[in-house]
Amino acid sequence: MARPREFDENKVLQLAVEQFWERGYEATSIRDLAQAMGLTTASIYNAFGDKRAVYRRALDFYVEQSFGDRVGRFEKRLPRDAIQAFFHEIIDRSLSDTKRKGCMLVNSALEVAPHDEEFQRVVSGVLSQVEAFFRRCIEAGQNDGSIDRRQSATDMAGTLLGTLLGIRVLARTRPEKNLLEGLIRPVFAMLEPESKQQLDQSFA
Amino acid sequence: MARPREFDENKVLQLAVEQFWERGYEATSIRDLAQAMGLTTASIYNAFGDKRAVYRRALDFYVEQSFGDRVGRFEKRLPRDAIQAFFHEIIDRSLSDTKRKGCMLVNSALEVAPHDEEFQRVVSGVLSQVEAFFRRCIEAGQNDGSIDRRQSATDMAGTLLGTLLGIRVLARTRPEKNLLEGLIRPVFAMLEPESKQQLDQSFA
DNA sequence: TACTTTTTATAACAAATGATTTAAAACGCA
DNA sequence: TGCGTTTTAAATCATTTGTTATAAAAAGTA
Repeated sequence: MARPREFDENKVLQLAVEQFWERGYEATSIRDLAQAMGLTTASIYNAFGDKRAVYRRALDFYVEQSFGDRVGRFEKRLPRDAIQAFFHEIIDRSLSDTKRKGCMLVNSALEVAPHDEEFQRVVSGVLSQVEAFFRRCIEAGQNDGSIDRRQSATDMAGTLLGTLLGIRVLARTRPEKNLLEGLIRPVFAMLEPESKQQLDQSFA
Repeated sequence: MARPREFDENKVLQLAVEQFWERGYEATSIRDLAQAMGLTTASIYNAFGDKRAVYRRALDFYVEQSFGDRVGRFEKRLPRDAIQAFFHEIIDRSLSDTKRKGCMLVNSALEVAPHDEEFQRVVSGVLSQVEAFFRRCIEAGQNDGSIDRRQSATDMAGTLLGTLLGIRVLARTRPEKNLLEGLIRPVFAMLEPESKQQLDQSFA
C-alpha cells in the first residue's frame, strides 16, 4: 500500500522520554528531540503531531512503564512489606540517578501541569492512583493488625504520598543516603501498631 | 555625576520574582521579563547582566522574604506549636494560591538546580536551613518532653522536610483542603510523646 | 511495470529568542 | 553653562524556535 515506517514507535518514544525527562519540556527543542530520537523533524511531526503531543505520548509511556505493573507487583506482598519495599525501591532509584532526572511525573506536575488542563488531569490522576494503592495497603494492614489503627487510612495514605513526592524533590538537590533513608524511618514507625511500639520501646 | 536610575531595584526584582515564579525560567523570555518589570531589555541587561543573573537575584529576593524572618518568628513559640504553625501557614498559602505557583524554591530545585551547580548550592543550602530549623524545634521539644523521643531529631527533621516538599508538589495539582490537612495529621501525631498517645487513645 | 500512498530528507519559513548597538536624554559636578 | 557619565529608548543583531513545503525514496497493489 505505502512506504512503511523505518522506526519502531516504542523505541523512539523511549528516547523521547529520556530527553524530556532529563531536560524538561521547555528546554528541549524539536531539534534536540529529533537528534535524541534519531529522526528528522518531519518524521516527528508526521508520526506524532506537534511538540506537545510528543511530550504527551512520552509521559504516558513513562507512566505506563513506571507505575503500570509495579503497583500491582507490590500489592501481592504483606501490606507493610509492600509499602516499605515501594519506598526502598524509590530511594534506591533516587540514589543511583546520577543525572538527577528525578521522577518525570513530578517534573511534569511542576513544569507543565499548572499551565495545561489536560496534563493537570493526567498527573493528578496518576497521583490519585498511587494514593489509592497506599490506602488499600493500609486498610489491609489495619484489618490484619499489622498497621496502626489510630490514624485513618485516608490520612496515612496522604502522608505516604506526600513523603514520596518529598523524597523525589529532595533527591534532585540532595541525593544523600542518610537523609533519604533517615526520613522514612519515622514514617514507617508511624505505621506500626501501638502494641508493637510499646514492645520495641521495652527493648530499647 | 551621572544619570540616576528611574526604577527601584527592589520593586522591579519583586516583579521579576512574580514572573519567574509563575512561569518558570525557560518559559519566561527577556521580553516577558521586561514587560513584567516595566523596563526595557537594555535596562535589564545594564542593571543585572543576563537572564540567568536576573533569575539569580530574583531567587535570592524570594528566599529572603520567604524564609528570612519567618523561621525566626516561629522559633519563638513552643517547639511543637512552631512546627504546627509553620505547616498550617504553608497549607493556607497553598490553598489560597489560585495561580498554583507553588514554592519558587521547589520550582527552582526541579527546573534549574539539576543543570546548574550554583543554583544547586543555593537551593540545597536553603533546604538545609529549613531542616536545621525543624531539628532545633524537635530537639527543644524532646528536651522539655513535648515531643516524642523514640525517633532521632535528625530523622524526624528529615521527615518534616520531606513532608513540606511533598505538600508543595501536591498542592500544585491537587490543592484540596482535606488532602493537605489530612496528610499532616499522622505527622503531627508522630511528634506526640508515647505517654500522650496512650492518653489520647484512652479517650477515643 | 506503472500507479498510489506514505515516509523520508532537505530546505525553508515566519516568529521569537537572548543579547547588543546606537543615539538621545538626564542627571551631578566643574 | 558645559563636561562626563550613566540610563534610557528604539532598532537591530545573529540564532534558535516550532512548524511546514518540496521533492525524492520506498514500499504494496494493479
